[in-house]
Amino acid sequence: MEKENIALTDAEWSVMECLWTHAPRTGRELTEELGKTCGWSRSTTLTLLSRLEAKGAVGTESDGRVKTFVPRVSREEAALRETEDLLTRAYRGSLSLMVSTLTKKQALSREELEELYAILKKAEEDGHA
Amino acid sequence: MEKENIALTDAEWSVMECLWTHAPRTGRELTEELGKTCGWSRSTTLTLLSRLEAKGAVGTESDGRVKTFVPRVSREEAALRETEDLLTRAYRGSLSLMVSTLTKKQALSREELEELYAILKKAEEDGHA
DNA sequence: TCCGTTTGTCTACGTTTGTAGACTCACTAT
DNA sequence: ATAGTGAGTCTACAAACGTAGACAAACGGA
Repeated sequence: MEKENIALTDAEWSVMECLWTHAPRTGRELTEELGKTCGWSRSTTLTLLSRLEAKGAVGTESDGRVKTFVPRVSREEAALRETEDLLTRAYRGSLSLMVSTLTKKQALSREELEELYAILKKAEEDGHA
Repeated sequence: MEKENIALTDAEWSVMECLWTHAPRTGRELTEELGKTCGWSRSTTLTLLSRLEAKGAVGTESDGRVKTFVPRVSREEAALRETEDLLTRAYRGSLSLMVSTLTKKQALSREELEELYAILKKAEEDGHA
């Protein structure tokens, strides 16, 4: 029953991206947009949508003879899923290790830094409040 | 020439993991260990090693008739590669968005927090020194 | 010298992923 | 009715992946 562990492939991310930015969309609109942005043929987009429906990542409703698609998993859920995956696989679950690896390679902008500090402060409060 | 964009698959990560923890290893040792930890047959491990060699992720040396394998990419490189990928795909490149998504779901331990603060401080210094 | 063992290479096969053509049914304007 | 169009479904197919058996050359004892 649970649609937990829904992993998305690269191509599927593109489709979801599209759905996340603008909620219920018809196949028509989706194929059009993805045709432009990804250069896909109509079939490609529709196939991906089917697969996503099968996985439970998107839901459909049929108004008359036209199907509309809605995301069933939020971007956050999907992102979190993959992130935890990566964290486990590549950093033995250590977030700080991940962050330090990133900062070692590219400097953070002042903005990012500010944001990160804010996030940590918040996490701290929520954590032991 | 460049062996830049070397993406690793799940199974390949397991092999690299093995190689990263202990440098030059013979196929023998690797198949043994991975047989235990992953339940793979000899062939599976060897096949993966070949593929990794083809990709340039591991190098080999033949002492006599026994091959020894060494990693050609560091864990950091591999991890960074995937992390940037994920960051782009799932968080539009925003590290802070990623961290906040994570902290929203699971509280960080005091330790992690300390470490993260330290990392940020360091990044700050390095950044505009 | 003959055999079992070790080590390396090839081939294989089912599944997943990316990508897309073909077919069909319904609807509409002539 | 009739042909063209829009929409949905099916089938296809190559490349990537996970997994592994088969085969051959070399090695070490009996």
